[in-house]
Amino acid sequence: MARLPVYLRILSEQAELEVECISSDRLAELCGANAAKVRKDLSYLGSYGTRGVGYEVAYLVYQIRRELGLTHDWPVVIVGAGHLGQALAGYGGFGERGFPVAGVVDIDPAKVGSVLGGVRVRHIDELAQIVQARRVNIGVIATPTSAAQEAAERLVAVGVTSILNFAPVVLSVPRSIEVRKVDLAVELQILSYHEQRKATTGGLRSVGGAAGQRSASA
Amino acid sequence: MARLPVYLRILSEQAELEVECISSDRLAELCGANAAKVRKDLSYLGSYGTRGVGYEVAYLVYQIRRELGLTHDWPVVIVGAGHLGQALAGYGGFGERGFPVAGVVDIDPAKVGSVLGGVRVRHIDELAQIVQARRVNIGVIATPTSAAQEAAERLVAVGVTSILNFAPVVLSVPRSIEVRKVDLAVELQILSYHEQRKATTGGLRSVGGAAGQRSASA
DNA sequence: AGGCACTCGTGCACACGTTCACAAAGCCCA
DNA sequence: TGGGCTTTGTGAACGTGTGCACGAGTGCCT
Ligand SMILES: NC(=O)c1ccc[n+]([C@@H]2O[C@H](COP(=O)([O-])OP(=O)(O)OC[C@H]3O[C@@H](n4cnc5c(N)ncnc54)[C@H](O)[C@@H]3O)[C@@H](O)[C@H]2O)c1
Ligand SMILES: NC(=O)c1ccc[n+]([C@@H]2O[C@H](COP(=O)([O-])OP(=O)(O)OC[C@H]3O[C@@H](n4cnc5c(N)ncnc54)[C@H](O)[C@@H]3O)[C@@H](O)[C@H]2O)c1
Repeated sequence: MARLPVYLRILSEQAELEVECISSDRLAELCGANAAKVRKDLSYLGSYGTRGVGYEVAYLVYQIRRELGLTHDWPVVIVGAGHLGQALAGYGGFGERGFPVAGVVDIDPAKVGSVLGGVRVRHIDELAQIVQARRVNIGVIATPTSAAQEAAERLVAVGVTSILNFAPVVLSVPRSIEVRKVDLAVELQILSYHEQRKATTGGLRSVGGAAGQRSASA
Repeated sequence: MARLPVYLRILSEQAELEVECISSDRLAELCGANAAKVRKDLSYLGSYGTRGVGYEVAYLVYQIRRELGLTHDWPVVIVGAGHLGQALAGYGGFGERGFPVAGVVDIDPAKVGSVLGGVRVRHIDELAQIVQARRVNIGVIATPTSAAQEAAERLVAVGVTSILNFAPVVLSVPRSIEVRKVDLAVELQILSYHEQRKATTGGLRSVGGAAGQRSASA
């Protein structure tokens, strides 16, 4: 399930707040969802909470991490050291969450050699070496749109089996490769769609509580 | 529908390639989907293709743009001029697609005054002014996680009604505000989930064609 | 003009995800 | 020990989204 990471984050926060036990109700409130949904999701893990009490936070965190394969680090390699690649490389949040940046590569000699967030940018020809040395399974594409397909092919060729793609194109890769796309323009267009509907329909503004934060992915 | 933006992008590309007419089959192939689904989505626009021929690309582009509210520009304001905010501001793709950056604001005096992608960073106290002057409806949050809720409240206070949030927190805002979240760590965790499943199940590698690129959002 | 090949539009069945509602199960306290 | 309160786990209804299959309309070729 795609909601597991969200639960994990919230539970980790709660753990840091020294909360030892949490009910499905509270958890649902924290992630803006239905309590029954939360319980069903968690029961899918074969996990167990205690009736009348709730779930033990630490144990749940452990179970979800195990299910998500977060028992060990997954180094990632970033292809494209432009604006976005630099932001990603310089972002500490990934390493903290178990996704250290094993390397950043670029095709532009001018970019090669500069240091980003503690990682030196290397030439794309060294991709195979990086992937093999660090046993990288996950690649991130942050190249211009026109180079994304080529980048994907290079990643697949050196053995990467999962790709996170920021370029707004549908990549053509073998079925066995898992691809996820993050397309910011699409997100903005969905927002503009809602803005437009608000504008055309006589705008009635309800002031409700907090709930329901659509995230991207299917 | 959240697929409309994808169709729009592909149709725009086709238009540039001087393709005048396209069948639902071809369109489905280009975006890795089912032909029937494409037809159903398009019929939702009340749109019309011609039987035996296909859809007129230019007309379809116009219709989708109208449905998405892309008949005019939607200026956006970016809150937080850090790594991510800089990458976003410096990215020309948004302006091209109808989302010009009306302004970038930050709370850090050291950041204020610097120029990002042709836009000068201004102090967050000028937020109201920017939003009102340019009639901004869409705000982008690129602040640290701890400041995201505050940023959201400021945006709502000055009249922004749609928010694109990059911070990994569930924002608490009035119901009338449309929030979309982009959480890269979640994307990576979903990839690691699949990697882990590949590793535990005896890895059988089918080599299929291209189809199905899950994107984020619900 | 007629036939044929093609493609849209859509009714229908199915599968999935969501939500409700309730019984079983545990805790606490008298 | 037993009753009441709380919360889980899950069966069943519901709604939505997906995919198939086929009728209907269109263009082209003979
Ligand atoms: N910057 C953003 O905020 C942003 C937002 C949304 C989407 N995107 C998308 O992300 C991608 C990257 O954006 P950006 O702003 O970082 O672009 P950029 O032009 O700043 O950087 C692209 C980098 O990729 C490198 N590159 C080009 N071809 C390459 C190849 N074949 N192999 C390896 N590296 C190669 C270039 O040398 C450059 O350093 C684009 O597809 C863009 O559409 C970016
Ligand atoms: N950089 C990335 O690649 C990346 C990736 C995934 C998620 N994110 C998320 O995006 C957000 C920003 O990341 P970043 O790397 O750009 O962080 P950053 O620290 O580089 O930048 C944050 C900026 O926000 C400003 N800021 C702080 N408080 C503010 C406030 N109250 N109002 C306005 N501005 C304020 C800071 O001065 C700073 O300039 C974070 O929540 C992070 O988790 C970033």
